[in-house]
Amino acid sequence: MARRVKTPPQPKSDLDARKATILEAVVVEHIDTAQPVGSSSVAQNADLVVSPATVRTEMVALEREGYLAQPHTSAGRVPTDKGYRYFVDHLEAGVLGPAQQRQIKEFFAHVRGEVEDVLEQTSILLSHLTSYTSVVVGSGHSHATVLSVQLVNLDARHHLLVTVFSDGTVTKHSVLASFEANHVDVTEASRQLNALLIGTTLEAKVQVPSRGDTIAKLVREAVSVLHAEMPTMEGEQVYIGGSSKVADVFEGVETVRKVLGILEQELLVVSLVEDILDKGVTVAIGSEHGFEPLSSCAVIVAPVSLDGETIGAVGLLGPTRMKYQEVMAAAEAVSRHLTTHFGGENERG
Amino acid sequence: MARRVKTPPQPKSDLDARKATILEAVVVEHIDTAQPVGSSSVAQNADLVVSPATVRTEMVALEREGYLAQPHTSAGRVPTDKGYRYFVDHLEAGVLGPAQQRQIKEFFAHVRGEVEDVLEQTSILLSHLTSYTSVVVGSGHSHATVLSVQLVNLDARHHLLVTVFSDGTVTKHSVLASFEANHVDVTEASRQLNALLIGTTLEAKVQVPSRGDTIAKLVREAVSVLHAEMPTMEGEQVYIGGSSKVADVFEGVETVRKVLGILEQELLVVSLVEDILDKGVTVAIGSEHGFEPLSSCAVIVAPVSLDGETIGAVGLLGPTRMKYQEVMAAAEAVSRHLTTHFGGENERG
DNA sequence: GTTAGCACTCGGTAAAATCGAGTGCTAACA
DNA sequence: TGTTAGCACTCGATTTTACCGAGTGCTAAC
Repeated sequence: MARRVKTPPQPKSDLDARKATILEAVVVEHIDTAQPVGSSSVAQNADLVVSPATVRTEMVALEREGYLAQPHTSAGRVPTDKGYRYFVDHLEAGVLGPAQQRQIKEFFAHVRGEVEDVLEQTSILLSHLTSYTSVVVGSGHSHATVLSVQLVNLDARHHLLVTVFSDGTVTKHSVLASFEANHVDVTEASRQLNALLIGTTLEAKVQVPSRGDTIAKLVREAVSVLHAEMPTMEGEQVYIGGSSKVADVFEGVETVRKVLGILEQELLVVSLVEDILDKGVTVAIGSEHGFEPLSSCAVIVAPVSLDGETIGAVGLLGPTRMKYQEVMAAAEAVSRHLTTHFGGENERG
Repeated sequence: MARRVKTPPQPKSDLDARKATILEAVVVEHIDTAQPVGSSSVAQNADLVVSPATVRTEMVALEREGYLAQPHTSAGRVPTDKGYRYFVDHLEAGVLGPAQQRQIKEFFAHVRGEVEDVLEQTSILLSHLTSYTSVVVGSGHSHATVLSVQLVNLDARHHLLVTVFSDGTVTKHSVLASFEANHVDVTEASRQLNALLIGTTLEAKVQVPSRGDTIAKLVREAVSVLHAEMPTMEGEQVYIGGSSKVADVFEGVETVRKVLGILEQELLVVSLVEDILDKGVTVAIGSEHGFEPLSSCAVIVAPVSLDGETIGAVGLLGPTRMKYQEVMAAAEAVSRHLTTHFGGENERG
């Protein structure tokens, strides 16, 4: 029974040393074996010099306090979400294996291509590193300013509006005009659009010409297309790596199906990751993220930042009995490398 | 029953009417139930007025000829790949259910956005329509000509090369220069690049300026980046819809894992689809596509064309016992709608 | 507070029994 | 000659039973 006289802030999540050791042993073994853990195997733990009987007594207490659960009488104990939470909160930072470190170094030394490509490949790297499904999220560019706009005409009425933003993203939008316009008009409209939009963010309202000529109409059309697409164009990018790992790592076809179904809805995944990030947490276990369909999952996230601002995140999705230490270390390392990779880009060269 | 008197090329895959009926009945029932099919249930088939004993005799023959197989003695028969092949070859075109037709109409009436978005959404549509995993492939733009090139400078040494092609695709490439360039240089380089590249295809060699000034260097750098990226930039797009269906539709975690793993390798999927397409086939059953890991799958493809040229394809992936008629009808309908959707775009407006 | 001892529980596994769908064969039949 | 009813037989799937043993909770002694 834990004393908690002097720690009113923490509700009660304080366990005495022995309970903590036992809980940890149960978690570790269960993560390893996926089986309920019995008192005797815990008692064999080196850090513990008590008999199984004592362990049992403690386990009863841990169960009463909600850290452990018993699938059925006469089975060993299994950690609850709360048990995992305690475990994770008291986990000292893990250190990556040399092989993995090398793999990461290697990757970032050789990776090349546009941001999008790097993020996509990173998601694959992460899933290889950890054997779990990874999620890499690149934030939208709502704060980015327009560097260049260009209207390219495909034919008399079809034009393509290509916009380059300060964060290096490029968007394209079809502009379908109800009137014909020739190359000269389009070029001029392009020029005016540049004058109008360069340096602005997408949120900014701009003063469009109200004239009735072809060029002004083109400009208005283009601006409206750009603004109309704005909400959807927050441009969140999601890259999911190793979805096949879902089948390895979860048991039960039903669970696999459910998780895959969720991963398909990328918007959902983004908001999940961002929710967790917003809470300032790095691990969400079971029902902690409040997303019922994934209540048998744990999600580990690490932010990727640039100039102190969060520009994305990497995440890993696994069962609640996932290898937290390893995976957290990997997520942390990769997010750090990503941060310096993008941060360094502006300095180098 | 199809008569095909005038087609000697077919080696022997000719079955008399009764065998064909029996084979068909077996296939239909096995697709429906996933169970081996016995002689008695076949004999109940309306088109057949024979006893189970007769059916059995015929089944023995069909097995000897390779159309059916027996999982074990005293079990019913299961179609082989060859059996499915016969079935598919003699399948009259199916007609889509009204609900599905409406769904497709609805979709194409309201879908909007760039080609990429349409293709992605189409892949989702297809997987909803069919309950199988769908693959939508958009071909590369190797024949497309350059409509516009623009070099945008991010900072002194970082530039972004944005290229617009005649097929409406837009690419971006980072250009990292070893020297500094100001805005004016970049603008001028951009102008020269346009002069140089507009109207050319990526395959075409262009005459780059050999001068040593900043602008010429920028131009050379940009052109080389563009050409260097060419091979990878064939720009095949792949959209996979409903990967979660894999878990529904295949039995056995191992199979699910394998198929998911393959779907992750998008290049593989593209080449698979294109291989099948090249053979001029619309259905590849089991080992027919020669891709061993998917030997328990059937793939249905339908080309999407524009101006008589194939610009992409839609595909559906399922177990060999998939609902061929329905799915082929859906694939065909969607590919047709896609074709007119893109084809019509140039006219409308 | 700890622990040895012990009766008890109950899921998992294996062996045994059973079931029945489906077969192949044969002999009779049209 | 092709078809069919009859029948013995096969063999996977399902159910039943038995059993084992890991693990528990409790109690009494240390």
